[in-house]
Amino acid sequence: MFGPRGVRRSGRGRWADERRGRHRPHSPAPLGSSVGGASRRRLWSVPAQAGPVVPLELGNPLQLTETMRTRLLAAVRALVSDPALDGAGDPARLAAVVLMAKAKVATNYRTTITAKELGRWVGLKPSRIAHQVLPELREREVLGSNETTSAAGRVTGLECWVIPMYRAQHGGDRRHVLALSRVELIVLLKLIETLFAPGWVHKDGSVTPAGMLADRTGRGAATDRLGLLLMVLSSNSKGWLQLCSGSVDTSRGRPAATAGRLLGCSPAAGAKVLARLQERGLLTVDRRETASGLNARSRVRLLPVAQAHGVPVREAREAAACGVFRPR
DNA sequence: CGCGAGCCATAAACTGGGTT
DNA sequence: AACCCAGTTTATGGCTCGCG
Repeated sequence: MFGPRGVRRSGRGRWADERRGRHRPHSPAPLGSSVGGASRRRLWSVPAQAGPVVPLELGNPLQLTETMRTRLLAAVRALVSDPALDGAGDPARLAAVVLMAKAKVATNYRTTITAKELGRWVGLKPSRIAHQVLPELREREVLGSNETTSAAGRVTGLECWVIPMYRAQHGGDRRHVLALSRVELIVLLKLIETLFAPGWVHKDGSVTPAGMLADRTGRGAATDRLGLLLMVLSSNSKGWLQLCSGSVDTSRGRPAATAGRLLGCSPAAGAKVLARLQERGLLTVDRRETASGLNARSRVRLLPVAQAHGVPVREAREAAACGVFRPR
C-alpha cells in the first residue's frame, strides 16, 4: 500500500517543503493575488451585461481575455495545489486538470473517460493510469468515479468527477476559483486540446487535431504538459511569461525558478521543463547577463501565445513548421 | 577558491508474460 | 480480452572530481 508512493514521497520530500512554503496556500505570487482582487471585481460585472446568453465566439483558445486567463490560471493552480494533491505526482495532478476541463455542466460536472483515453491525454500508458494515477486520485479524495459497465459486465468507461471542483460548484459561491462556468470550462478544454490533446476523429468525421505536446510521452510527459499549460496561463498577450519575484537561485536563474514554482518542483526540474519545451520550439528563454555576470535579466516567451496574438515571431514559425505538430 | 562536466544512485515508466 | 505483476530500461537530479 505504501510501496511505491511511500518511497516516492520521501524522494521528493525535499521539495515538498519548498512546495508548501513558497507555492502552496494562496501563494503570494503576483498573478495569484491579482485573481483575488481586481479580476474578481471584473467578474462581478458579467451578470449585469449578460442579458440573453450571447453565443460564444470560440476563437483561438490561446487568445484569452485577461479576465479569462486569470480566472483559468487561478482554477488550475487551485486544483493542482489543492491540499489533497500535496505531494502527488504530476501525472495525477495533470489528470485532475484534464478531468476538470472535460467536466460537463449538463452531467453535473462529470465526464466519462477510459484509462486508455486519459492516458493519451496525460502521455502515459493506460496501465500506469489505471494502476497508479486513478488510485492515487481516489485515495486522496480528489476523484469520485463510477465504473460504467456494459450488459456483459465489461468495464466500458469511468464516470469521473473532480471532487474539489464539484464541491465548489455546489458550494453556492460562483466566485470560487474552482466554480468555473460552462463557458470557462469549454475554453479551458479548448486550451488544453490545443496544447496536448491526443487527437481523434469524431463519429461525424470532424477531426480534433493533436495538440502541440501530443507526441511527448513517457517520463516527464505529464510535467511538460502541466508546465506548458501553467506557463501559457501565466503569460501576457505578447507571450511574455510573468516571472516570479524575489531572490532566486542564481545558478538556475529566474525562468527556472518561475517554472519550478508554477509546478511546485525544484528549480532544477523547472529548468529541465523549460529546456524540453524550448527544444520543441514552444518557448524561448533569454538569459541576459550584465558584464559583471550579476543581475541577469531573463525573460521567457511562449511562442504559441505570441503567434496567436499576431506577434511576428520568425523563429516561432520556423519551429512550428519543423514538426512541432506531429500527430501520431 | 570557484565553477563546470561527468558519474552514479534512484525511481519513473515501459514491456512482456502469466492469470482470471 | 482485460487485468495484474515482475523485470528491465532509462531519464533524472545530486554528488564528486578535475580544471581554470
